[in-house]
Amino acid sequence: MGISDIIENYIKELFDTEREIQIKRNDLANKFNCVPSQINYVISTRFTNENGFTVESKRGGGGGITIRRVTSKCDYISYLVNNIGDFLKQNEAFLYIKNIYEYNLINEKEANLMIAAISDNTLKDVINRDYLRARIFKNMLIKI
Amino acid sequence: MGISDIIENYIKELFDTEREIQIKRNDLANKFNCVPSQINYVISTRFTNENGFTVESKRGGGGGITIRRVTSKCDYISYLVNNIGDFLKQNEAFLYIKNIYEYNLINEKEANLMIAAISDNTLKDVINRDYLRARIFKNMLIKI
DNA sequence: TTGGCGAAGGTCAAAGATAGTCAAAGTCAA
DNA sequence: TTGACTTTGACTATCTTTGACCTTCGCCAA
Repeated sequence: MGISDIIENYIKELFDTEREIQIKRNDLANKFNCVPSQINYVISTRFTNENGFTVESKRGGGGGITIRRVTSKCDYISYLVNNIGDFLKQNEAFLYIKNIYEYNLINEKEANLMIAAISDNTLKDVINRDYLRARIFKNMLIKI
Repeated sequence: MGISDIIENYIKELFDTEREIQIKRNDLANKFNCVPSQINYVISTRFTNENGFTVESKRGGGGGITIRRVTSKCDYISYLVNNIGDFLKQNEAFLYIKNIYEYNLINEKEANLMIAAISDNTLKDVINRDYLRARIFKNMLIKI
């Protein structure tokens, strides 16, 4: 097993507990005592779209590499529509919105619109707030 | 996440409740323990016109930096936010959405999201439906 | 009026921090 | 021996942080 496989396994293990992970190219290279571009190699051969991953990176200070595991995107929406029950708490909803934003199913503005529509703040004083939130949210999801 | 991102988030939070905010360059630099020009950097990379902001500043005593979330020159959105009362009927709302869509302030998907969020169908059985619709709608408008 | 001063904010380039590319060299199994 | 896969490193690109120096504004004293 070469170093690429070892690094691959290491990264895959990070996914045991997370759906999205962040790495620093140089830190990893350091940890495995290899050149930084080895990390690029591992990513570009093992964490491809076909394998169900998306990769984003940013250079410069505070930069890094983000790898996300994606299942089927559209499936996620259907899954949500079908599995969100009659009641939905704000935190849960925000998490879902974050997810579909990260899956690139909506952009930032759309995410903000959704948040605005269903936030506790907007729905304050409403009787059955979580009930209404579930309904608004699901109706919006259908339109994505 | 670098200091620029942190500052960006901080400023963005100020927009949670406002469409226009004011900052003092030195105060911010102080708060985040960075050089003042860092603030210029954040503003010029994150609060650009392309991202939907306009920036104005004034030097000298009593000066400061004003950032506005902007959509188009005509401030139809602000007008709506300020002039929609406490109650809003579906037909009225749909008309406004149609308008802001035609003004190119939102795209079709966004329009559909908004419609989904506030339609009679979504809000059926809700007590004070028009009241709630006004609130949801205004909260969404702020985010455009 | 006018000149000086302090309080803002602006500019720019250098240094620092990450990541990306590509091609040469190495490895290994068939 | 050959071809696919891997390892390396020199060079490049991009983003961030920092600091020295510059401009503008309001105000006040002469």
